[in-house]
Amino acid sequence: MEISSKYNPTEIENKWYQYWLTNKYFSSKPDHRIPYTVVIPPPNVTGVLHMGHMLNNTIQDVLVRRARMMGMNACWVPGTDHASIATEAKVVNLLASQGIKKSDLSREDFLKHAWEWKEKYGGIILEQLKKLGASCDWDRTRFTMEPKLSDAVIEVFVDLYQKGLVYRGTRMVNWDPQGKTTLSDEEVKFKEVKDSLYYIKYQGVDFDGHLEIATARPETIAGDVAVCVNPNDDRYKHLLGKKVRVPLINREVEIIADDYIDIEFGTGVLKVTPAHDIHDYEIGLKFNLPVIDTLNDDGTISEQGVLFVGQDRFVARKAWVSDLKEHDLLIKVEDYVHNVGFSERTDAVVEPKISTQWFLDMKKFMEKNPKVLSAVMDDEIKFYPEKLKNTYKHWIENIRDWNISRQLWWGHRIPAFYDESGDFVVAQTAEKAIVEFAKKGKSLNLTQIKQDDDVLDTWFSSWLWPISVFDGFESKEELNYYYPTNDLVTAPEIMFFWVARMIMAGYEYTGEKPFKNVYYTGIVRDKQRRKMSKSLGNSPDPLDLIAQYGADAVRLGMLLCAPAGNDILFDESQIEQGRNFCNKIWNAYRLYHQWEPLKDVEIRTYELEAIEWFENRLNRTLLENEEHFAQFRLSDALMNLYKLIWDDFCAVYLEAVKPHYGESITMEAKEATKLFFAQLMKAIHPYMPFISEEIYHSLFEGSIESPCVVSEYPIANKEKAFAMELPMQLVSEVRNIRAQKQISPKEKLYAWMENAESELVDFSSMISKLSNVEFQPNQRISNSNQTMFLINKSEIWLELNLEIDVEAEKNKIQEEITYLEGFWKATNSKLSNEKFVANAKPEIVEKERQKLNDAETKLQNLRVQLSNLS
RNA sequence: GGGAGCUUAGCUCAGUUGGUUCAGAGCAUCUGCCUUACAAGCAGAGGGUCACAGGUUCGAAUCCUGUAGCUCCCA
Repeated sequence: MEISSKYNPTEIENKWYQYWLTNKYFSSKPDHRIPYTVVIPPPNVTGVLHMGHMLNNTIQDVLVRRARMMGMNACWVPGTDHASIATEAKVVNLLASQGIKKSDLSREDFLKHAWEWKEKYGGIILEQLKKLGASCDWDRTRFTMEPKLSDAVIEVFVDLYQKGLVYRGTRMVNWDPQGKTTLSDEEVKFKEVKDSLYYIKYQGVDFDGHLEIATARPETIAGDVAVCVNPNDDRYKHLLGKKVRVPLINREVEIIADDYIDIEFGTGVLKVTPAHDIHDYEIGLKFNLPVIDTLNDDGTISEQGVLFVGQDRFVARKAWVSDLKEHDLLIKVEDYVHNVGFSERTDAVVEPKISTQWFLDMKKFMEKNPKVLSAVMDDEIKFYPEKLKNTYKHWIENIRDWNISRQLWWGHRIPAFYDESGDFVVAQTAEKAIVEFAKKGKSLNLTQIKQDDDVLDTWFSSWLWPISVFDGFESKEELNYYYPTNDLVTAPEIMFFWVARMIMAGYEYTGEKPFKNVYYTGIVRDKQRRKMSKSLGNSPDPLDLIAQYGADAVRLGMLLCAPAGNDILFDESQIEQGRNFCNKIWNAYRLYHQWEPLKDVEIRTYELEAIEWFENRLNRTLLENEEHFAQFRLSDALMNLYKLIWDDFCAVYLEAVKPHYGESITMEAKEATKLFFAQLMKAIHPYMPFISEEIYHSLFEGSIESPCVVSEYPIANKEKAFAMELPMQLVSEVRNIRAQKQISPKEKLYAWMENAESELVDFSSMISKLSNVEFQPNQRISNSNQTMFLINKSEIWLELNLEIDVEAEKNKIQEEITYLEGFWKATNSKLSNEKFVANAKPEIVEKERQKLNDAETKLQNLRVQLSNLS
């Protein structure tokens, strides 16, 4: 049957993915084998597949598929997280488009809508991962808000509360006015913003004149309760204790002094607004100042803000400025660049706000679990790349309490129950809460208590993921087998949100690390180094790419250049390279397939040599790759296989065993080729699962014991892993001479080897086949149209059917002699240096001696040739 | 403002404890080829003062110090 000269991935991919699923090759159950476990970083249910997911999941799939082929019980657990704030925003928007306001709905009704939304859209991303070829055990798909996982979250909250690690407290927190919720410190992203710095007059009350104050946020003036200077600032010492009038508001406030104030900044005077700035808040606490909150939860000015009530904070800012100007209280405006916090989910400018929230006491937690830091520092949990250990250490050592409550409905509702007086207990259920109240001497019924309205931070459920996906809070059965997991693949930006916290939960709840290795991927960027994002519109749709080039091509394109921790600069040309590689493999198969082998004909010398040669190349690559894989150098391993297949297998081996025109390959050689091809497909399978499975099956025409996906990964035979570089060096040199002298590859040339090394002699038939050169067994008869070159120490004489330019030959040889003389001199001076011989390692000195000897041999030969030519 | 890291070919990157497998790979470029699997291909070639300046050493891309530029994290 005729096979197309172009590889068509679509049909093949669907066929094999279905085949793998049907035969349950991805499913895992505990058994006698060594487990190899990976938990997926749960994508957010609102997400659709983007390039970052592609990279991340391709890497995981490579690791998992290889482990499976290495005979381990590979278990890759998929799932999604509920993404409180993002999902709630989506649902609110969807309802708004239907004319429904969240505030008109009860909590229960809203959640009903949210679950509907989740059922409809929440699984999309997992379906997309299948297109990529992800070999997850889909029967194990989990969701952070499903009942069992929710129970675990509540359990943990109650437990940590009872241990005194979770507490309720009033603090300055990050407020997202768009999401209308607090955020943890990690959810605030600082960005440099060009703003204005306004210099404003605060009139003296009990002194003449005024103070000049610089602020970027005039809309908060209504919350001013003092002005503050540095106690060492001579400009203002005489004014301490006196009063100024807050502009437009006319509140009288005192001038106080504190070391915190930077004399250099602005005018050296700070307006103190405890409700809206963390530092001001601390000064407020110190001086016992009142707190005037001038903002509503949605970022508009509150009643206490007096002016522009109900206006958005940024509108109010402009209004304040123009009013100040009108009253001649604005002195000047300067350009001002500073860092402003934005909500990681909604991108709204975050407001510092005083609020009562639930916190996890991190200092106490770390004292209880010192392994969280030491395990990483001591490489018990290994980070790839290692340099990220520093970042981790820095964060842990400066850790602050974790704000775990969110003013949202979609999520795990905080299991705290309040009575009418505001007194509260923490318990798994309302019924248990009644019991808790009873212990406090309060006899209440269910209608007299009310559960906390807030939910928990999504990461407060994700941090349990490696334990909870195995139902580890319920039974140890699967946990004992699969945990700790092997490798975690994630982005460095998730290190604090998730990686660190999983390590915390791991030690607190299992006394064990959650994983052995953490592989940090980079960020996928475009050629201009911009992060690929939907808003920039610079990201191709991964599914379109798969449709156009095939999943294998996309996977290869992503991984060809993606060292751990490095950003990858994505370019469609890389995917093209992947597609071309698929096509190369495809055509290699076509060639193999069309060979009609000769039975009962003894294998030819050039075939035998080619087989011997490739066997060594194959084993050498496999050997090198074992090291690459051990170090998570997936790109290097891939490049090695790429070159092995393209250069060694296709360009050399197949050309070498390919029969001469009109002849046929021998049965034995075709059989050897089949086995090589199968080995190659197995070796590349983790990277390119589809095409490898297709060809693997075709090679054996359905008569195979197991499909590629669960076949044995090839192991290097160390005895047959020589570099074997000399034969091809010789071939290249001949081709080069042909190119230079414009001699057609079809013209047969005659050659002699003198002082030849065995690596050339042993492969002379193969060399002969590839270079169309016939080696003469007899002694060389010197004549004028011969040219000589060296391959390592061996002399190769090539007879050409054209007059040799003797002068040019002499020059060529002279050039080489000059180079070698320089080399000899350098090496010799090294060896005659007593300090070198004394200090360098013996094997290094020996190596140098060897080099010197080799150079001498070569020089001797060349000098003889030169004199022969003269 | 505090901390960490990076700088090697036109581009993206390797370069393990200092020592000719130390100056490499892929892509791109250039030259010649529609050679009976593949032009999504074949055969060749060119290209780097290893950011800069010092130092340590018999020997430095590799270790140390400083300078410049870039990146990330934290406040």
